[in-house]
Amino acid sequence: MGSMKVHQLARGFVGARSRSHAWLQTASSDPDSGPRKLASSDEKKDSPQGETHPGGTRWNPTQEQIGILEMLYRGGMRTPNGQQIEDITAQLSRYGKIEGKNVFYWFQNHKARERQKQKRNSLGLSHSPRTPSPITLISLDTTRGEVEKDEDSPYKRKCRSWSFECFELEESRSWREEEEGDRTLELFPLHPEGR
Amino acid sequence: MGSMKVHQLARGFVGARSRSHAWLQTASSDPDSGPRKLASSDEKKDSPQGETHPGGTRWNPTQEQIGILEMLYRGGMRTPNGQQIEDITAQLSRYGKIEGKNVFYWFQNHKARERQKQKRNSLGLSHSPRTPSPITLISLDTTRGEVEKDEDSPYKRKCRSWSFECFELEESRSWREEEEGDRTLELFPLHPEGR
DNA sequence: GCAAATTAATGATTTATTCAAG
DNA sequence: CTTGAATAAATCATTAATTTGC
Repeated sequence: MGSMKVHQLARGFVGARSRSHAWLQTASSDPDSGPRKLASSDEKKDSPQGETHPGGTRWNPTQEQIGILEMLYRGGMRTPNGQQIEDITAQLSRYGKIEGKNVFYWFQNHKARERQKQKRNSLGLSHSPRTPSPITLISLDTTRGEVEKDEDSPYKRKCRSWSFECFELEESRSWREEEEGDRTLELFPLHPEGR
Repeated sequence: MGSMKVHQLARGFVGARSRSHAWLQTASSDPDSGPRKLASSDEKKDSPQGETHPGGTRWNPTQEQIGILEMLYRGGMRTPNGQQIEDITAQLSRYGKIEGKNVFYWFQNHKARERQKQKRNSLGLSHSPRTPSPITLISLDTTRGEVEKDEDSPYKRKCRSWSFECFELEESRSWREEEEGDRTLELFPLHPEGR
């Protein structure tokens, strides 16, 4: 009762003049005069399609990759953490270009869509008569029992972080790896510390 | 919508057997990773109690950090991308320990909760709820105007990636963000996050 | 006045929804 | 249509406020 919400903070911390919003220009919210797509055909790069990856828009998994991922999924992997993602990515990259986020997204999407399909099946079985029902259940593991219910895992909230770990090295990394040239980004002009 | 909520705790993350998944074993599949916090020990004795240095469980923002973040939010920043997060983190780290994910989460949460509050307000708006006239009167100059709708941005789906770049920023930022050249720096320090 | 117990905030994680490329 | 990618919503989990009992 009477939670007075003593939350106001003394925001007198910093001067923060007006010249800040420069970095605020995130999205190029320019007047979209139509559904334009990155029209700049300037070949950002030298078309790194030397391997199996396309121009570079979106990850296109190969069969080997998918196979491994599905295997992992069936094995019970649901939400790999950063390290696992890293490892998986490392392995899958042998079959084609891939990034960690692809692995992460794949698991997310696969899980969600499997569940979706399942729900759809159990709900209205009238539509698709030829429902797949393909995924045979691998009865691997007999000693452990409990493979985490491959089917559905509603909630657990285990705090298994996932990828943000990568950010940690931010503090120790010295961005100026190599020629970085002059990035005219210059965010945060608050402290002229010069990075 | 009917979320079914089944609550099941069976888990254990099947130990990917087979030499094939060997690389998958790294995970801290500690049986029942009790986040119990281990009431005792704490051999570290670090206790940087100096300012705002919690043990290391969860980020506890300082007033300065919150202030800056709120200022940014107020400035219109909604979902900073990887680069921005990096910069913000760099600056905020001057006031206390912080990681990129904290910044990311902060924006996510703040946005969501602001919207939540707003919605809640508009719901019980039948009472002429006396305009809030809240605290804080930061006179952040308003010469700007037009800051991308600070209030609410329903949807844009602009694909502004955010943090995954850290994984392998290879061809991210493709969306006409700007050049900055391609630096394929190699991350992956493989550190076993103590936690 | 202080410390345990409760409650309110809010950081962190997962799921649901949606958009867009192929 | 399928599915990778991205965001929003829901929710868990832990810390700070606040209240209560001594």
